[in-house]
Amino acid sequence: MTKLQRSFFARDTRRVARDLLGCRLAYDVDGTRLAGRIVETEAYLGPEDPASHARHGPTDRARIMWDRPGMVYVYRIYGIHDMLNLVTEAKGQAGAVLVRAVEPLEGLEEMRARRGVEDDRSLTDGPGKVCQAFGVTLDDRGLDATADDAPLFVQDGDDPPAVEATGRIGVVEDVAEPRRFVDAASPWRSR
DNA sequence: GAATCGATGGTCT
DNA sequence: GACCATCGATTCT
Repeated sequence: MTKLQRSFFARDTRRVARDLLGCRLAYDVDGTRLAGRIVETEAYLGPEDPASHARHGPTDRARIMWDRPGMVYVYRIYGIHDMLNLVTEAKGQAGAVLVRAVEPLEGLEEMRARRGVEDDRSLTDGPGKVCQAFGVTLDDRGLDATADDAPLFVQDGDDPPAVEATGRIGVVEDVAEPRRFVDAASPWRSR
């Protein structure tokens, strides 16, 4: 398994979102590795995408979407939940992929402790849950997931899953093109 | 199983 | 001052 390099993220956001399915998200905290297989993503494009944080140009919050591909973009929604995104497209062009759900693979005990739920099914089957289980917070904004010493990174997968494409979740006025990608067979997809 | 609703704070106009 | 790329508890069918 090899770590995804910057060139992987420096592509069309929809392509990256699709190709991330089946890949392995890893996060090293306190000497422990947490890892999960990505099973659900959403693509958020540049200023032309009405649902993207980039729609109002490079504001303080969204500026990182124009930064180098592979950067970590975390934001808080509804005052409670943090969302993990990976920046895409060449530097200077805005784009990011939201990691919506993973299948937990390593560090299950730590995830259970952080999530405080009994059913493993609800450990990481939603974007807020993924962040809570992994311990990803706003403080992780600006990490470079392609750096050699990055605590958060992605490894390629060996089994590209059957992909289902749908409209994005929670988006009020979405575009016609489907920009949510799900591993059709995974029980860990969000509900 | 589906629908409803409150919690809670960073960000932008 | 309003708006959210959500979750979980509660309240129905």
